Amino acid sequence: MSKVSLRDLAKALDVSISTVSKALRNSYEISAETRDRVMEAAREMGYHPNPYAGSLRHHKSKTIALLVPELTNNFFIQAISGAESVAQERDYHILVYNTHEQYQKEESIIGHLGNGRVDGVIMSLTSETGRYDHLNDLIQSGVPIVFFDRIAHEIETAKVTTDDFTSAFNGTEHLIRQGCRDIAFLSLSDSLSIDNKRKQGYLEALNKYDLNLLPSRIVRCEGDESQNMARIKELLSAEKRPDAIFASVEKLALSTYNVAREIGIGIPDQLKVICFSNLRTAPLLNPSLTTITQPAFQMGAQAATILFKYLEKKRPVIQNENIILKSELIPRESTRKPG
Amino acid sequence: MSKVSLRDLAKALDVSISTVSKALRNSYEISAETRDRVMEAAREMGYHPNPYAGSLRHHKSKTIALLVPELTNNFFIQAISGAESVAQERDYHILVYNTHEQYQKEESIIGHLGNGRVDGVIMSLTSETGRYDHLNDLIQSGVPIVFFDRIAHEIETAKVTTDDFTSAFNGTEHLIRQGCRDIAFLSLSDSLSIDNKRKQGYLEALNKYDLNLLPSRIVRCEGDESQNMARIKELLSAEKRPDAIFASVEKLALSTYNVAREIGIGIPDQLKVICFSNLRTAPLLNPSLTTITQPAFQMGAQAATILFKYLEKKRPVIQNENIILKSELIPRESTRKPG
DNA sequence: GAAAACAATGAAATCGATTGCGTAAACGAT
DNA sequence: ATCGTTTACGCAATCGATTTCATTGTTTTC
Repeated sequence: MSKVSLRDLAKALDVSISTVSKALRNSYEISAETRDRVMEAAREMGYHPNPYAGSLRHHKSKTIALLVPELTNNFFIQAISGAESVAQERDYHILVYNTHEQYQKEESIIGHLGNGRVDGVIMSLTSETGRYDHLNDLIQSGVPIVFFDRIAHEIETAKVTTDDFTSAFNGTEHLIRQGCRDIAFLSLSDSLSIDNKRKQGYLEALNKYDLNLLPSRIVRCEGDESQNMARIKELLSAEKRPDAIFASVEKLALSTYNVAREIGIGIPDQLKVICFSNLRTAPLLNPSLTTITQPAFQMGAQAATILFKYLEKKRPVIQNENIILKSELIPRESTRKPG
Repeated sequence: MSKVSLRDLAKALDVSISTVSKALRNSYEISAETRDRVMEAAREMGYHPNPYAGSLRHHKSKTIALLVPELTNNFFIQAISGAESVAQERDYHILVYNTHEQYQKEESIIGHLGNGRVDGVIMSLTSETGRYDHLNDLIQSGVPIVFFDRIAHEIETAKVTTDDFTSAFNGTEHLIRQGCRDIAFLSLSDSLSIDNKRKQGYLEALNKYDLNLLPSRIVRCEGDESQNMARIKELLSAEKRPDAIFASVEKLALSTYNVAREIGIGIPDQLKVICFSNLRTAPLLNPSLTTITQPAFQMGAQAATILFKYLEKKRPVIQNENIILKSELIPRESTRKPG
């Protein structure tokens, strides 16, 4: 039962290797009788083709890579899950890589993907990624990339995102309608497309309602959890603290919850909180958390579908294309109006 | 910049392919001068070796597979994360597969992993898996498997688990000390090793405190979310309902929260809840959830470490070995004693 | 100065599967 | 009977990298 090759089958059946190969692929060149004999023997001896021999010859690996900046994150997991389910349908294999929000890791991993290891890549950038040479090189070498969520505008390819500007605008407007006048924005990184769009949406909403912005209200939280909590604590401990927080990502909202609990600030009465999040437990939190929820599973599935569409072609060069899915604002207790 | 092979380098430098290959691998056979010229050209032309050519020759893929029954699950994600980080250190690649709790998928995926695609496998069984022929075949064909969490006792290999019996015993004892006398157990599957151990621990604790058990108190929840919620609802709507629920997995505790909220049962006053869980938001739930938390990241990392240890050998046959890590019981509001 | 040793390189087999082409045997047509 | 065609198969090249074994040319040794 260990490593049966075409050669072994050929020897056992006393035919040539090519006959075996053709028989297994149902070639018209082979007689029905021989074909059946081969098939039968293959089953009996437990033959499975060596995938890499075929890859070498056809320059196809039936494998794609998925690069995400974080693994322990509901959004990315759901996206991976979406991509994986599409891949499984098509008998593709998925290599998963965690770039840990580090540009250097992203670059190194991308370097490993050239020369045939994968047929294509689906990825979300790290928060550090500001240059795209590594990605352009990969594309030049014939490996197409589809971006989702954290995209590189500068690269011509397909990108799957959500309506971040509008969602952030709506989220901010929601806070304003709930009575907030001093809304802080917790940002992840200045170089991320989505972060900037969300920030723009936030600013636009403030502008619409003539709320002027203190510069200190935009807080960059790009460190580890304890550093971010320290920043949030500083923000919330100030003499004049904001009456609401818009967290651009889920983990910052959770840090906010922790800080608020620690220093005794009541949500939603003293502070309202909203964030982009795919947390299943958002409705069960204390208080339940108002979220803008992205269709993460669909984003991953959509990205994979587009990639596979192009992979069927001989030389896959992906057209520039922006697929924009809608996020959903789900109001809950954390932004409830008093009284 | 597209697909540079050894042959291209050789042509460009007017030397043989073997010289280039040896130069790149720093062979003593090649003069320093030639080596440098080759290295330089390789860098300039952007040469990356084709991974599959080497795999074919050496019967090593530097790739392992990770099979989990669910992806959108904090425990498995943390385990994947742990394995991924160990793999990244060693320049291994990880293929991730979701078996969707389906035996048939598990079998089919395992079938794809023979004949060289991966050097080894790390996996947790589906709740349906009751026979192990597919796994034994894979091991026979020379691909070692390391199990974590949901293991197959019948297979001789390394298994990374937690002290499920003791943890469940302690969890149940905790509920009893908090005043509970009628504790229901939500089980996932009868064929899962961990589920049975947890059930045994639960029963042992009941036994120790001379609490007799109604058969209806062990509830199998192996369906989808709505089916499980229906079962839990039935359990909690009965005339004489239990005063505590021990959920063997996280999702069943969340379903319990939802049902309790829906039919107006107060936690912890009317019903106490404890479960095995790796939910980051457990402390932030309403009420905060008492959990038995498994060291998921370490389990994945440990499984990967063991696998790699054996992969370094020529013919890796993994010794039978049980690594048992400790889970942590974290008491929170959901099991608080009244008053 | 001839034999031996060595340094640097190339030719070719190999891993496993695919496939274009060649060919023997069988069959059909005239 | 002869030629053409079809059927069924095998040979050998190929994918890209590695590696064993020559094969040069050069240097050392006595």
